[in-house]
Amino acid sequence: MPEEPLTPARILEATEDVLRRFGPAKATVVDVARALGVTHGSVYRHFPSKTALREAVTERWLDQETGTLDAIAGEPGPADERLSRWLETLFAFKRRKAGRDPELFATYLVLAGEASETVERHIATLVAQLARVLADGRDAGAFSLPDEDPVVSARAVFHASARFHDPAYAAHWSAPGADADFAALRALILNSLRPGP
Amino acid sequence: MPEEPLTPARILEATEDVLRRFGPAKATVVDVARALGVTHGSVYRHFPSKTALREAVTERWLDQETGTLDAIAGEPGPADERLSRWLETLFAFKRRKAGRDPELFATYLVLAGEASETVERHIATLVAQLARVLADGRDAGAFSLPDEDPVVSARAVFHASARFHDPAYAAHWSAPGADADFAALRALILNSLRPGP
DNA sequence: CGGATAACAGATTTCAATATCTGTCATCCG
DNA sequence: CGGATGACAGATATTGAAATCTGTTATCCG
Repeated sequence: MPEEPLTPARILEATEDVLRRFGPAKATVVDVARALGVTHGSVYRHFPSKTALREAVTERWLDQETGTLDAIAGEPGPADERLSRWLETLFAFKRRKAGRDPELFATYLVLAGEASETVERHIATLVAQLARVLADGRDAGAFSLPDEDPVVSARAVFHASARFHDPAYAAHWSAPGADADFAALRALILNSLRPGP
Repeated sequence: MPEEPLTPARILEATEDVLRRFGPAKATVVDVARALGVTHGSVYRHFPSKTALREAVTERWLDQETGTLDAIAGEPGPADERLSRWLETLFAFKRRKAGRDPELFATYLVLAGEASETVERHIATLVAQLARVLADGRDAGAFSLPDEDPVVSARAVFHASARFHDPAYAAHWSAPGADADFAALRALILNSLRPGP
């Protein structure tokens, strides 16, 4: 049989499988190697450490969101609608991930907790997308920002909406009033940015 | 010697001590009884279970805040100033608790995680205080709320400010930009409530 | 008789021996 | 030689027996 060459991509795939099956506490590099039919030494040829391997998987998972959200941030059209859609989409994404397979979500929650730097980069990406929408809106007269730097307002918006994207709150996302709470918060944010008298 | 009678108050005091010394994982009812010079059976005469004992301690700890905050919510003066002060005070309280004795804070964080009902009651109290300030402000023309029910807006404000009172974010409170982030978020909230054109 | 106790069963935790894992490296193979 | 291997040391995790804890109750004491 023509053996597939061992590549980082294949290793990542196998790592995801192993994590899904065994969970973050029991998934080992030896398991990953076993799933690939090689010894764990071979895995270490492509990833310098178990930590690096897990970080790569985490990054991949986080990057699922950024593409769609970046597209929304870059669309033409009124900035307030874009912001609204962006917030809704982020919430929908997270809620779907958490609801579909809670165990896998919990697994990635643990991974994210271990990879603070990766998470920080991801957050910086999202804040940059927000800042872009806010700056667009300001330039078009749709928003009035209290600060010169749109990143300051973007951070405030990101923090204000944390309850509906931070995985720490995942348990609340399926509660009865969650949609109403989200709508109220989105209204609060959008209302804040609307230009005053 | 005139032995003090065994009261719930004395037991709570001893429980706090034991929790402070041993942490949430190792503090036992037997330890509490030992600290009081009685057997653990006597403790069970005043509290039906270890869980109930811990909940009582948790409630006590959470109630430290509510008094001061309720006073601020009830003060005379402009509602926007009251809201601003309320948010600042809540943040200051939490940050102080977390900064002074991180280990004890971590202990109470675990306790709070175990006592979801107690925490929900506490949150309901805080939201009610917020709703009061918001309703006052609306009646005085200082705020315009998007919803008839001030509790809806109060929840939104509470959720928006979660980053600066939810213990899950305690690690961020001592970071360099924390004060600036708080100021931006407070501005976002207050700006949102200001009546429009 | 109200309140504390000591003894107890079942659940939970501790601890130390044992096994597994991580990361490295000298060696082997095509 | 580039890439996989198996053996290895030190770190981490598992396991099961022993100890401790939780919650109950029959008994004791003032």
